[in-house]
Amino acid sequence: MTAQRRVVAEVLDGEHVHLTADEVHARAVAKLPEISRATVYNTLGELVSLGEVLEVATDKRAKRYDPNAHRPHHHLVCARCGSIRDVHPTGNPLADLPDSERFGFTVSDVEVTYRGLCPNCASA
Amino acid sequence: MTAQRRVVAEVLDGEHVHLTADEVHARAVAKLPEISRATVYNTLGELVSLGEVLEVATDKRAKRYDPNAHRPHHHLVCARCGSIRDVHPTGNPLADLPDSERFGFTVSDVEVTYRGLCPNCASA
DNA sequence: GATTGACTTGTACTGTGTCTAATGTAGGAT
DNA sequence: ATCCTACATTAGACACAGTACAAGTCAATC
Repeated sequence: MTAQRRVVAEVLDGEHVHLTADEVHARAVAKLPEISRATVYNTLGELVSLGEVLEVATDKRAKRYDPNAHRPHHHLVCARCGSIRDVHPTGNPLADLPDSERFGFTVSDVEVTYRGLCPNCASA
Repeated sequence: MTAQRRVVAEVLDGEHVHLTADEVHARAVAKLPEISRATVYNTLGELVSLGEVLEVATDKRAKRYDPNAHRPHHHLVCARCGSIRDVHPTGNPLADLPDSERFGFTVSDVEVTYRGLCPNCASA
């Protein structure tokens, strides 16, 4: 555990969820000016393999990192401004995929992304 | 309707679904050597706004384009080799998102991506 | 004090997608 | 038929996210 990794972990533990790697880097620099982009990427990659953080690809410009890795959840994304909320739908989409639709795959995971307009963008 | 756009449409109507933009460009060049990358991107963008083609972001390296836009469906992706199948799960995930989990959003769409191993990669 | 090894850094590089300025082209107006 | 105008296309430069890698730093150990 080095100063750099601690800073990255602190940034993710903050109130801002769903940051991009560069946003994490920007906030990390505020706390530790000499930290490099490469280290942030490396550390994020390690946190992801450790299962501490989830990669989210709701938007195709940049991966986002979600520290809320321990409670399974899905995402609700505003199509206009890109804001993201964690949601917990009922039901189990895995059960909705019959064997005849699995084509021999070993299905282990499912991601659900709801899209729509957030209250702000809907009223504008 | 120009020659360039016709070629892009032909490529997408071929048997190869889920091509990336650069794959579309490569196949289009085979039919019309002077077609440029920018035109392929422009044309794909127009087809997407017309609703003729879907953008799929299963893999975060490149968008893929799915000409099967008229029958709603979701995707099953191999975590190892990246191959993609269209699937048609039962159930309606939109109904699984209670109002209390919508945070005032106007939810209009849902994407479901199943992940697992295809038969080839599972046996390897 | 020297060695080791993990961590970090800076930088160059790749891949994907977008933008722009210049050129080409089609169709209508004259 | 020629000109005009609007739009499509092109090539290439650019922007952005992410990766690779060689070299530097630092702490722990011998």
